[in-house]
Amino acid sequence: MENKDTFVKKLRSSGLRPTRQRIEICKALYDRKKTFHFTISDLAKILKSKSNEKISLATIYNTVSAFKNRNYLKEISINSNKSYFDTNVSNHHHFFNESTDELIDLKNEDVGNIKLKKKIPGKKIKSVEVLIKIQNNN
Amino acid sequence: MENKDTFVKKLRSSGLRPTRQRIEICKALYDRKKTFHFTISDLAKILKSKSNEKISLATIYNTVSAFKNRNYLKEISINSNKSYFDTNVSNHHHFFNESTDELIDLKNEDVGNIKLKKKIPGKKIKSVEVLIKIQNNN
DNA sequence: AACCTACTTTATAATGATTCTAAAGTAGTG
DNA sequence: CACTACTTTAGAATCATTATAAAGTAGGTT
Ligand SMILES: [Mn+2]
Ligand SMILES: [Mn+2]
Ligand SMILES: [Zn+2]
Ligand SMILES: [Zn+2]
Repeated sequence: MENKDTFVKKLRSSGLRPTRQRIEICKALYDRKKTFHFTISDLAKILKSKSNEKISLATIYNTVSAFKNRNYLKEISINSNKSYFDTNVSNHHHFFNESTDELIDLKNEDVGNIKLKKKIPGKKIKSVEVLIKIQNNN
Repeated sequence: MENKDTFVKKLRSSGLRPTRQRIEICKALYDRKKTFHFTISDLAKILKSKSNEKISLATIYNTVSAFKNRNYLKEISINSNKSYFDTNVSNHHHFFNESTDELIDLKNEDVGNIKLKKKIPGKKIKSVEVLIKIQNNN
């Protein structure tokens, strides 16, 4: 159970005022044991049910975007319908269960080290990530 | 230079009538030496400039979707803005140049074999693909 | 060739996610 | 308390994509 103060400090330290709305969103996102993968509409539903305050959709978008810019969230592209976000901002790999639209973190050890054998002159590598699509056995 | 007849056969063999529009789209997509990565708007521009016939945007969407269903095209998710399609339908890995929004195929040999060390009971693996994001050196 | 019918194309409207606008509200400072 | 920059919000706007439904066409049949 993270303390509200933790979130207030985190927000202040990155130049974001700790508003009611942002703190509610922090609780929804970071007061968890496991990392959390979500879409905007997932988050909106959670906030509606778990929180007393009404938070507008615009604020949810604004806040998620601010958190992404500050590297508190990472965006994951799985398909073109909607955007997934991830509270695990480290470089890591994923399963995506196409039967349930669920994203699951893989530990880096679960995927052997990836040895890239190709040079790309004039370019720098920003990330190397593996996406493993899975389906339920029928 | 692929022959129009090739496309007619390809279309017929998958239950698609070889219409003017579909043949034009085949030419734009498959009459190439290298595999081709594109968005719908890329393709629409190409068809407008290279082809005499006017093809409606609805038909472009319909045809790309039909080709994807028949495994003549593969969809690649890079970011949530727009969908990329790929004439290379095999399982393969990509560079994505964030400076130019360009997708580049990697040969499977360029990325070592990926050894997945995790079991997922009740699930089957559909694909394992690596996405390497790169940027131009500033 | 004329005919039939299922498949296609197309213009246009609808949808849905995301972003923008501009007005009202609030946090932090003095 | 007063001030101002930052924030929230409802609602409009945008943009990619999908749906609708009417007109056109391919490919078979008489
Ligand atoms: Mn799609
Ligand atoms: Mn986005
Ligand atoms: Zn993750
Ligand atoms: Zn490719």
